[in-house]
Amino acid sequence: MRVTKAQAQANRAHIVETASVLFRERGYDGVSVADLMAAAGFTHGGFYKHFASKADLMAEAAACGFSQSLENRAQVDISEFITRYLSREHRDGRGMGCTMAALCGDAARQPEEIKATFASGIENMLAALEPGEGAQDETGQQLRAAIISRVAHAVGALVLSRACPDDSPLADEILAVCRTRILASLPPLSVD
Amino acid sequence: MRVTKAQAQANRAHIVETASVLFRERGYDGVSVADLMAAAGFTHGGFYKHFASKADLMAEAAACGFSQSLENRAQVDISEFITRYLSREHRDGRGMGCTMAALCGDAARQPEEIKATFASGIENMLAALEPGEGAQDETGQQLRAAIISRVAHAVGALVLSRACPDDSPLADEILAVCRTRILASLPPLSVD
DNA sequence: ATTATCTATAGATCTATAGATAATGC
DNA sequence: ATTATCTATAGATCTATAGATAATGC
Repeated sequence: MRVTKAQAQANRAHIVETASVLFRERGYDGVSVADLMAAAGFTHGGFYKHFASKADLMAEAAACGFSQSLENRAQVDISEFITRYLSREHRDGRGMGCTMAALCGDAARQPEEIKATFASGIENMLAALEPGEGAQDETGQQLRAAIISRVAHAVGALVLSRACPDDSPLADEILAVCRTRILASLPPLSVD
Repeated sequence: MRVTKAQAQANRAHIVETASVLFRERGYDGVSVADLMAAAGFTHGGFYKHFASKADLMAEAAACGFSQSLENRAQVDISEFITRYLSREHRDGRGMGCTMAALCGDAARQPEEIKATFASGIENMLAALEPGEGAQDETGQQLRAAIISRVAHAVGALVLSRACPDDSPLADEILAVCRTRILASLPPLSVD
């Protein structure tokens, strides 16, 4: 049953990506190694030829999630990003959504190494929300503060909305209210 | 080993309060029934004379946490509340802190019944942040929106700060920035 | 010869239950 | 007689490992 080196590496990457989705959906403790390997199409014994432990995988799976959301950076308008981030679709699709919002609660109880990965993930989000060309910047000193604030605001709205029952009016209200307020806080585009 | 009816009820309440703290510290899956009962001073078999299941306890423990933080309501100035909420002490003392921030990530993966408890908890937080007497209210329509926004902002800042490594500059920066910005967003007190 | 994967299982842990114990409360 | 708690354990599950298998890659 041996495969090529390249195939083994692809298999490993596939396990990390599968874990990235499953962890976001069910949390770290909600996914067993056997569950994960079955979802990735393998038997569970093989896991330990790829990773030293399940905790090891957690860090890789989180980093994988952050790097994927980073792909969108700068390509997407900030207003559009906020509108999508605080949409019902994003709230109801945890597996494909923001790793930070899905797992930051779990991260708080993990070892320092994993928290370091999440701190990098936060910096990635800040970079993604940096205004692009053509925006009237806030004063330099205040710019980073404004971005941090928006990220906290958006993540808070999403995690609170997800803690409400499905189809609860409060869940939708939180998303709508915070979406409106964050969009209103964005600096206007300069008119050329 | 039997105790009086009153004592049994007190024991039950003590188990719920102990669970409320331990769940906030370690998460729902991080506390076993045996762990919990030992922490409360009992053997684990007795648990099931008090609760139908561990999931049942989760709802009670969350409700207990929400009702305790509700006690502070209206007694405390909103600025003071925000300042404490976004303090290092609160961030580093999960067991005694906000149940919403500590467990909303776990709640998102729990059954509807528990999510309903968390929705009530959110409404409690909104009520706690309602401006008291003597404040220049925002227009009625906008008031609830402003409060929801502040709660999301504060919860988001706390959960992000907790996901960072201990003593990380970013963790402190998030708290400080959001504290300043939320305080600045509060309506000024009217001068008599 | 090496190694990615599989089969099988050890050892630990977790939820829940069954039955015993001993003190309450009718 | 009832019942809160304890002791002991059943049954399930989970992480991790050991050894077998079979195909790669020197």
